[in-house]
Amino acid sequence: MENKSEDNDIQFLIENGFEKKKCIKCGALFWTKDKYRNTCGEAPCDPYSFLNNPPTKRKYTLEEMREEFLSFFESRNHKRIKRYPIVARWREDVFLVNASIYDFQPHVTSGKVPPPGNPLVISQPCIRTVDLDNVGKTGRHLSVFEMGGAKSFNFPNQFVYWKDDAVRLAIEFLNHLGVETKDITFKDKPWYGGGNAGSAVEVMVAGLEVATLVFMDMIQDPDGPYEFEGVKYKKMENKIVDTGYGIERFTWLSQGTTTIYDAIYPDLTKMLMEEVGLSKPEFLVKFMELSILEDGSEKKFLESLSKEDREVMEKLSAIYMLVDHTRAITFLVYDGLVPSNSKAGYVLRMLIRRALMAMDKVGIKEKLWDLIEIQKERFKDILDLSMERSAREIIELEEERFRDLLLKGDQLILKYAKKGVLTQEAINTLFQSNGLPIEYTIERARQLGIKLPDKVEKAKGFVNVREPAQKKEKPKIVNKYNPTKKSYYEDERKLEFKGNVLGAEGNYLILDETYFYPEGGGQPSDHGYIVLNGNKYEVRDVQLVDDVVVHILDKEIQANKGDIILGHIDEERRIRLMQHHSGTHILLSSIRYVLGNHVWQAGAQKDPYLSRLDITHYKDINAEEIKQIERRANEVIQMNLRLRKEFVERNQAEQKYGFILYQGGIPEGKQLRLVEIPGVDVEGCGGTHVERTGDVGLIKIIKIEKIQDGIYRFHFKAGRSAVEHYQEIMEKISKIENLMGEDPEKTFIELNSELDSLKKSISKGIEVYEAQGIKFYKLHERIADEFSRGIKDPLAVIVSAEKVRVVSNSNINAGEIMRALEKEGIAKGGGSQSYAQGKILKENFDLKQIADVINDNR
RNA sequence: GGGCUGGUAGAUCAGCGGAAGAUCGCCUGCUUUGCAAGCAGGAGGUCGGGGGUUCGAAUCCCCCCCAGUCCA
Repeated sequence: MENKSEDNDIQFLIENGFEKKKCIKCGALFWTKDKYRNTCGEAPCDPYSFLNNPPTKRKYTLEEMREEFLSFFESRNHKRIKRYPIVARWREDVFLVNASIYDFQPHVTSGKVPPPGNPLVISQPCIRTVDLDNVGKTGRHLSVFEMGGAKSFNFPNQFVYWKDDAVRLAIEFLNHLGVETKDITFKDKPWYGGGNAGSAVEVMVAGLEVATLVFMDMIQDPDGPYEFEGVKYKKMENKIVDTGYGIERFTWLSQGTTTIYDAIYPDLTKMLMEEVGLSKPEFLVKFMELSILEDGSEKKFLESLSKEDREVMEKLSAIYMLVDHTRAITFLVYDGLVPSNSKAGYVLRMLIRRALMAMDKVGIKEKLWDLIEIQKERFKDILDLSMERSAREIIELEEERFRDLLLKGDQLILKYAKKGVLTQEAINTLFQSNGLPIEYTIERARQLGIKLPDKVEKAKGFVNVREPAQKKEKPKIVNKYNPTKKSYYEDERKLEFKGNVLGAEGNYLILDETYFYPEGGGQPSDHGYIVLNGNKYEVRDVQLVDDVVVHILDKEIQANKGDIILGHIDEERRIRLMQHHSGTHILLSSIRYVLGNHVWQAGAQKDPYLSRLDITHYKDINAEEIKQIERRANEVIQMNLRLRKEFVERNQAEQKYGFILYQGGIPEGKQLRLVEIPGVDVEGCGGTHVERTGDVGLIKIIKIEKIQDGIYRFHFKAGRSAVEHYQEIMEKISKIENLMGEDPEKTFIELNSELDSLKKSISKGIEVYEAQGIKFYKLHERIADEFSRGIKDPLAVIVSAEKVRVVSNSNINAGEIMRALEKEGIAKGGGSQSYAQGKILKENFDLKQIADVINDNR
């Protein structure tokens, strides 16, 4: 199926004298006002013309450009929104934010949640892991970049703006910076991603793509008429303008420096280059010109350089990578990301290790934290500084871990280097199994005088795709019902109620309102029973299907609309669940209180008897910390604080509390239910909770296990279940006391000495014989092994009911004697010069036979 | 979630079917009144856990746990 994405003609451009042309070099369709232009405006079709010749009226720093962008759109009626974290905790499909629209997917783009502003403007740091390999090398790729996003969300009942205004604003912003309209080209491009699709134009100035204007108006649909990359889409009611302005690229454009890094990090780059005595070589400009051709000609150029110049380029590229990676590390670690060997944490670990290697390569003496601190100071306006303590320890710990790894690496290199040669296979193993960077292996091997093969393989990059969590299958209801009134939010103590039947399907029952809590937010459903016409039905499960609460009964029910039932909720289960749910909030806040603000909920499951809470943390939690956490949690309980539970407008709540609200994922809907323990914790949460913290009664951590690198699981009990736990332990102790007496230690010592004397009495049963000059010992198998160790005779044979052993303290070979015994069919076994053992095969044999065999084989 | 590497004395590791080893550290003694010194002796191990194969398993096979690492 061909996609035309309908007509991408933009009326505004036509009306303003733009012409649609086809690039004579790449064939792309583009818009221009310049009559003489016949190329699309993007490198390599058009080389960078802004280097040393910026088209803007002045130079901007990164901070100035960000502010210029935000305030420009603010003055055009856009609401300025604070940036989101790069760690995309609100999404189930990805780990990290790739683009500014990720902030608003999936619930805002789908229309389920209103946007925090419409139109809005944001500068969102994004990370594209596929680019990481190029950072520092190409002069233009970044580890993290700020995507300036101006968005409008057009819903069927609310039109904001569409293509024309988006293009107009882009031109106005460029004009505002001093770029002339005739120097701007717009390049047509289909667009798809994150379950949506549409059309787009890329905005080009002086060879550089500075922005992309996306017009999203399709949604994934297997039967849809449009297709991109084999995935089908259909038109949707919502039309979204999603523009992305490269803040760093605009900064670069305005400065015209040789590389983008010089534009963003002039001070840090200068500082580090001075430290290692490096200055920018003249041929760097030539290199950049070749690099943008994207045909590999810059690599040939590098090869043509002298060894010294090539080394300068390598060091320079390491410094560029370092200044850029450290910014990314700073953002991620201050977003509370914990390094790990998997998932998003792996990206952070890789960035840290690459930065450390770059530091080693150019000989920078500082600790990594020193550089992170410089970046932190610079970007503190957009960082969460409450993370400081954790951030520092995380960085220092990671540096230490990597140093340990490299130290171990030397040993491994020597081990794998058989005969002074390291094979390609060995290098691969060192990398894949031991994490030794290939570059490092090569360098160290050279220093150690080990030979190497000529070519080197490369590793693959990180994939930013999350395996969706397996969801429990929801019950399927046939008929359509009005949303059930969730009365359990109005009175969490009410356990008996009268309800009106809306319908019944098999063993599913639907009411107009209910006090039964349906499974959700990691809290299992209420159980209980309902009574209809004197018949009792057990409620086995309760599920929320869209907005309808479905009661799942133990048997089929005949009920008509308007029938009145009596509902009864199992109090014991409900109370235990409430204690555990509120207990989870208290425990999480206590863990953050003790371990630091980087701690984030990584999953939770409540249970009436034993709940668990998974959290992120970067090192093992010790016994003292566990004690402190438990103490804090129980102090919160003793404070007996009244929980505040209320529905609030979500954008206001987000502004006030930030993303800490969404520990358990982001719920849908315009209203957000906040559960707040004043001064302690606040979370968006749909679960049932106790009235006061004192109602939780008691929290006891049962155990902590590390379920992944960087993730720890707390098993804990609250309230009644915690009390039962102590009772069970006391019972066990008293059982032990019954068995061992009041002084178990004394009993244990007595038992041990009794065991010793028993062993001695057995060894008295050893019979000693001598036949033909050979000593024989007959004894019990249990002590035969130990006994044979102490034998000093030149030659002795130890016989038990099952085995025969030969001990030699002379030049007679015990192993050979055993083999001879086997030949004679007396015993089967073998051994060494001094000791041999074998299993006796013959039922009846006499010692003389053995003696004969031995004397024959002396 | 998958692949790979590893788990042996307090630490670092060797041993990879025939009675558990080295080096450092520790303890005792001697020597030496400067030393991260020398000498002699000693303590310290369910060889990660559980099954299996075998006369015999740290060693071979299977399962599990833990750590590291690469990739989802």
